[in-house]
Amino acid sequence: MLDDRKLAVLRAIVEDYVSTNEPVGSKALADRHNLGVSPATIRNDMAALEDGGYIHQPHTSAGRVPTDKGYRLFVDRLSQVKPLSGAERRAIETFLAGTLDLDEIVTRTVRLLAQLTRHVAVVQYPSLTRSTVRHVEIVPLAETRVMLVLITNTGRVEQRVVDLPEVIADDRVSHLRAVLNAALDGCGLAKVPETVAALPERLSPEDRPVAATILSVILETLVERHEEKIVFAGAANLAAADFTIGLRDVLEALEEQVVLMRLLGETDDLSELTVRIGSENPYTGLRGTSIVAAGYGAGDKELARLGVLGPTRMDYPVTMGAVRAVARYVGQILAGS
Amino acid sequence: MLDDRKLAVLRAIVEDYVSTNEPVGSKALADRHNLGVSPATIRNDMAALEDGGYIHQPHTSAGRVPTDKGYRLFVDRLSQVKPLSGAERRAIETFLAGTLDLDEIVTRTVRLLAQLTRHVAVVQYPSLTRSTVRHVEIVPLAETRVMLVLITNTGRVEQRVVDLPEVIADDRVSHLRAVLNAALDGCGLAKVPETVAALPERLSPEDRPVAATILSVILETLVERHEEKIVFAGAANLAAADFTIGLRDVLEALEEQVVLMRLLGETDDLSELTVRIGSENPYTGLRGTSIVAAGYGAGDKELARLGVLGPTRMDYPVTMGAVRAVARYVGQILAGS
DNA sequence: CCCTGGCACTCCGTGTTCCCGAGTGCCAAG
DNA sequence: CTTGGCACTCGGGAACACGGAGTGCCAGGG
Repeated sequence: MLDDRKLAVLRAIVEDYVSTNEPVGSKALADRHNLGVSPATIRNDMAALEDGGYIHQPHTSAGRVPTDKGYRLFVDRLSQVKPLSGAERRAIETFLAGTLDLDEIVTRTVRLLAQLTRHVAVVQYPSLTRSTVRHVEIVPLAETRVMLVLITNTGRVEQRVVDLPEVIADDRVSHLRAVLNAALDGCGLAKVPETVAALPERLSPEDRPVAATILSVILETLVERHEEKIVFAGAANLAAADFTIGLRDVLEALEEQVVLMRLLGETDDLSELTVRIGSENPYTGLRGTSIVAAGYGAGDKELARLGVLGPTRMDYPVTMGAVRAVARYVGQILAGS
Repeated sequence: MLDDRKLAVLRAIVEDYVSTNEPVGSKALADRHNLGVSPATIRNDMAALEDGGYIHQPHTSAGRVPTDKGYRLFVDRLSQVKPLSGAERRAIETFLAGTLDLDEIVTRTVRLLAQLTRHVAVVQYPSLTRSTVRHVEIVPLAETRVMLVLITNTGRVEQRVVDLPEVIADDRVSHLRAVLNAALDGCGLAKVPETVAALPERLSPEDRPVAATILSVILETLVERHEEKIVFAGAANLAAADFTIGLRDVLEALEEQVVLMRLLGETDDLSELTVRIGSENPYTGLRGTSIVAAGYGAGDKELARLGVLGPTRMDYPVTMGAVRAVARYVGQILAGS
């Protein structure tokens, strides 16, 4: 049903529409791409593509516009991820150079990605659940109050203020700190609950009430509260895209951490890059937008995800190339630090 | 030149225009506000106000719209800050209740403010330079690498990875940590440089190279690098306001930390609330927007600033009330924790 | 001296009409 | 199966008219 020429026509339609943002007609296609056939033939092919649901005409006498299904076919079979130019590569390297703490890496990455793709960039902080505990610190703030600082091997630092049930002396704090570190140092976050459960036995009875409070906070912080942080940048790029309708919805979605999480997080296949096009996206208000996402991590394990969100009408090959490249570079940075 | 009735007319114009978003004419004014005079009289007053530059008509035969100068007069002399309703007060309290760490306080505050005012809310993290050092922690990561964690009395935590010039043993790390804490605990950030400068003398010569590296990072982190963090929320509210033109510029400005800093930071008078209206604002692209900002802090010293950014055509009394209230509540929270 | 009603005038915005052009679908011929 | 031709459709822009809101000004009255 869809022979090679029809696919070529679809590819041409997508490419032209992406670059001109106007419905593309048969004559323009015949002129700009050398398909070797006349406009009339292209019209027949277009009719077939429209029957298949790959393209759509806004009005009877207008050109054709790709549908979500058309973009999907284009992404899956008609395009190749476009590698970055040398200049862009260098830009990434200089942008992410130097020993940086995690906050800075994430902040710079999200800006870089926004600048590179001219879309809204979204970066998820490396997931806690896949990292290990590097250090636990307890800092007395007042007689019955301490600050708990948890440091992971990915450089992430979590701090919590804890109110204690009773007064605690400094030397007992030191002791507790030593015990905690001995038990938890290098412990994978997945194993924290069982490790923590076994701890009270090693402590003297008088320390247990305080320890119980602190331990429960540790558990809550590291395990239950792995609502992971997400940042975005480049919202101004939305205004440039002719988003007149629905912009409000998009901005709202961007400020909903939960929505963003799920957008990036729901990997639906095993490949490196996830592309979700228009209505494939489960959230109303994000119809009309596409998401290109990739996992990134130090070494081979995926720690978190990053990606961009832009109009359905985006340059997929270029965008996918940029997302993939940034994900790889960030992975290298994380592995190296 | 501007008698009481003319001022009343200006107030009425501002109020009507804010609520209707349409140029307001003499007849509508006479109908909706009981000024006790006829439309013709109001027309005369309007002519005077226009001569003074307080109002402006978009076209001949259109109603009048307040100018920036008009809003300024309104804010300074014709309006009173409107206190929050009981419901709103309770909303703030529940929203900010509980012992929270600084990140959470700031995140919740910015969302609260955005929701309350229906504008874009901007909150600056409490300034480092006005707080004191609570604790310094050094965590060995590798033979020549440590993580430095600095905790201030406002609950802020800064972490940096430091590469050392030579291998350092754990007991020397402990010693250094003890010395640092003894010297810096409770030290105001303003005094950190001199305190740090005096430190090397107290250390054994073999420790000095490592100490010098660490100290320079402390200095850099705490003092030189007080590019303070700013967060915003509620960008979706921009789309609701009929911002068609310039929205892109506004979004861009919002992502520029530096611009935001200066917007909030440049206090131009001693009063609690700073209002900057339209062109009073030094940044192109933010013409057409007004900023209402306030300082907040624990106790009486101002630690940082927060505020909202919205269309020039905003309800100043209500917005100012909300900003002031939130600033006060956050201050209380910070003082209490 | 200030307020008021009346009046002529000015435009904005809206609705209508009209036309042009791009693009299509179909058909018959190569 | 491809191609040129042809009639048809429709969206969008230009031209136009018009109603209404609002103004400025002026003369009369308290």
